[in-house]
Amino acid sequence: MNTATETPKLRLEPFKVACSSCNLRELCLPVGLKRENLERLDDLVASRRNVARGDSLFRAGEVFQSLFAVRTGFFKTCVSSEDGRDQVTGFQMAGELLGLDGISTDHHTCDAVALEDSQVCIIPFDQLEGLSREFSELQHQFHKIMSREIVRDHGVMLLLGSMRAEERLAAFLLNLTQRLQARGFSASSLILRMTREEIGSYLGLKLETVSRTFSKFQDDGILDVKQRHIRVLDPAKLQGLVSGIAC
Amino acid sequence: MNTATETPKLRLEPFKVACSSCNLRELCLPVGLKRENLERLDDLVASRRNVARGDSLFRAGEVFQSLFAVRTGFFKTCVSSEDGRDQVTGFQMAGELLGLDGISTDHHTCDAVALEDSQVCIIPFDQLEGLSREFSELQHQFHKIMSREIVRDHGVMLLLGSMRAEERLAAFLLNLTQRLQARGFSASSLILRMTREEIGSYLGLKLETVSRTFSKFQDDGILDVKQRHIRVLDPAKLQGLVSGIAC
DNA sequence: CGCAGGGCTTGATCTGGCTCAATTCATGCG
DNA sequence: CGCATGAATTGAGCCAGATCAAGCCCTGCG
Repeated sequence: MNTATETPKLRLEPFKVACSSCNLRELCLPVGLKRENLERLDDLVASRRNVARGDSLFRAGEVFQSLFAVRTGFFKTCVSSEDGRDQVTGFQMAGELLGLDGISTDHHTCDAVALEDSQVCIIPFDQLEGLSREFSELQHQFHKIMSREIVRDHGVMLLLGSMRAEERLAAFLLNLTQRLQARGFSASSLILRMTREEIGSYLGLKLETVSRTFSKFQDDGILDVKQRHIRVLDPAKLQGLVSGIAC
Repeated sequence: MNTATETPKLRLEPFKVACSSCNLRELCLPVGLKRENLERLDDLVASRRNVARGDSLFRAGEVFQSLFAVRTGFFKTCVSSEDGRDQVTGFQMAGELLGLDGISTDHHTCDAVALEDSQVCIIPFDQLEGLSREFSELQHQFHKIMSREIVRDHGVMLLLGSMRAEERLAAFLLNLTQRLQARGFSASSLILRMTREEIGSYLGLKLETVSRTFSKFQDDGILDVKQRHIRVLDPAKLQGLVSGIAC
């Protein structure tokens, strides 16, 4: 082995997985943290966990101890009613936090299931509270993240309470593409990680309605749909549907 | 004036409005605070604001500076979509916090409107963050309150996404009576502070459907309905509807 | 007191999305 | 490779809740 091959190996070592060197740090918990404080966060977020597609990260009823930040992969969260109906409450991608619901009762209140092989960072919650008592930037960022979840939920209520099927699907697709774009992916081409049924559950629709609405968008030249491969051909029309233009 | 009449007056003075002497403290922000820390919170929550029925406490778009705790009265919060549809996202009663949505962007994202003459305590948010860096109990209680709001929102999503009209109204009434009971009111008799239209908006139904469903519950012997005066005659049947028994 | 107006109820009709059902498509596995 | 299986599409018919419409009931105000 010569030095030429060793050099890149050495260069990679400081790039171990840590908040301070994570490419998601501008989307995740560390936003706004100063360099030295970031390193304190590195110590806290020391371990990771792999979750295979279909497995759950946590389930409703389990004791809550840690939050989780999605590093790679894709999750859904769902709540169930007493009689077994369940409702997808969200889809989470890289940089987003899972488990906030568990703080209220020290127990998780929903299931988090990986929709593809995924990896999460484990954030022990009592330590996060401790550190956020030291750094107001961390404290404030955490509060912003919780508040953002509340605002998002209110948006979903608006969708579920007052939009029609086409508007719901349009809003869903726009939201997905915007979040993917913020992560450096194309805003026009995406692969859905969830089934029609999961989309339907999230949007308060049956899977057949979701499928029919995809077909209609294809007929109208708004989308190109090939199973889970979606290409957005006319984002303006999608936006128009959400804004109630051309009702 | 004799001393006999003055005594009760003097006795009342230490009962000025303060968290430490507020009868809502076991439902509100001060839960779990030690005596001496409670007094620090008193200094922070120093001012109050009256809001007349129909007036708004804040509106979407306004700069966020403070949270508000309902002392007396009743509020609704609602979000609006670009095209003017709006959605009631919640009803707040004594001891509940308003304004959590504003943290995420430093601007309120919904309107809070008083449904009866009300009074709120003003909680300057930067000071709350400061004090919760000193007292972990306050910090943790605040986190619980935010998390509880997220859990509540998920419950509303479940309701909007998968329940039928009767189940929605039953769930709504049970939730209201439980919260009223926690505040020392009757669990069986209540006066609605909101219109059928506001209930409908919250539940994703039209006002006519809400009215018809009230009538049906009355016919079924579940409720006694006289305009806004509601008497719950058969709470078990209400609970059964929510749990999907007797579908 | 009478009357105006917002809130509520009830009836008749319509329709968007659900249900039930039949194929087709993609994928993984023996 | 062929087959099993879960996912997606598409069609036909139906129904819960929306819409449109009429009338009633409170409350407050001149």
